[in-house]
Amino acid sequence: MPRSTTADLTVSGGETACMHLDTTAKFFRALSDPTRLKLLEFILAGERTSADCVEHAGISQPRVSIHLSCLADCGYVVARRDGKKLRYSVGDPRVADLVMLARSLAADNAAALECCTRIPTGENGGQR
Amino acid sequence: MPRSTTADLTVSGGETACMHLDTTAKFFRALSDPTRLKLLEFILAGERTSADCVEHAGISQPRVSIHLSCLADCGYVVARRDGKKLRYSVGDPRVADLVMLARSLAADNAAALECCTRIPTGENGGQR
DNA sequence: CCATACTATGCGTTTACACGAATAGTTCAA
DNA sequence: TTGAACTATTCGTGTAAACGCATAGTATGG
Repeated sequence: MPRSTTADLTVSGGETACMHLDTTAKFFRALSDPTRLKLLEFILAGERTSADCVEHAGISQPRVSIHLSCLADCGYVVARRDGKKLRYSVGDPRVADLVMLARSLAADNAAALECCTRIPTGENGGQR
Repeated sequence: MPRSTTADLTVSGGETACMHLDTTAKFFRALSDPTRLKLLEFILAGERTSADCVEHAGISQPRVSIHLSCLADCGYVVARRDGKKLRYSVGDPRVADLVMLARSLAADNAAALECCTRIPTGENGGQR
């Protein structure tokens, strides 16, 4: 089943397509949490230590650790050891592109997005 | 309001930043579900009716209706009435850019992504 | 090699949201 | 206007995951 157009957006490979779907969805999921997005944008602006991130995010260190690990696993950031500390930065320039693209799109649909209570609330996943 | 270049990634506007964060996170959240992503990619390949989407997604019509409404609210797709049917298509070309960018990034980190069981599972949010 | 940052992992709790099933509302043809 | 097709809403259920707190693990410096 060939479904193409729009510049090879279709994987055209049954199995591969499904894998790709889950992977990409997971990739997006990492940015669907305000806390992680906040951290990523923070790091995008310059290399940061974990302590910087904890202070910036305003949540507990263990939680930040998990978020950063997640961002690193997903390839959004890379960790570098500097003495006792870990310093995080964004390696791939496409990450900045992605975030900016999403920002501009989200901004243009801010009104509708706010009203979309249908499924994703966007609020803190759990708690408080 | 043109928000561009990596340099301007810092909003530096307290309140505005927070709003932007939640909005953008919500925007990403819409694509963090495999079903919605599948539908979006399906529609990206060409205009589709709701019935097409129901068949393609393999879930109930009510569920698809909600997903499509969500995608529409978030500005990913637009609905057009054609007789009794609604036809969905992607209006903004940036959507295709976003999806492709995410795909290439996700593909390059597929291995690590698969292993990232830390936070987002990416699996069906609930139920099976 | 030990003490001390710094970082990561459990555990329990709480909330978001994806699902199916049932049902209610719309829109068009006759 | 009535009926048929299409689309949207409501309800209940169950799992994912975000949080704080407590604690375990590591890497570095003395």
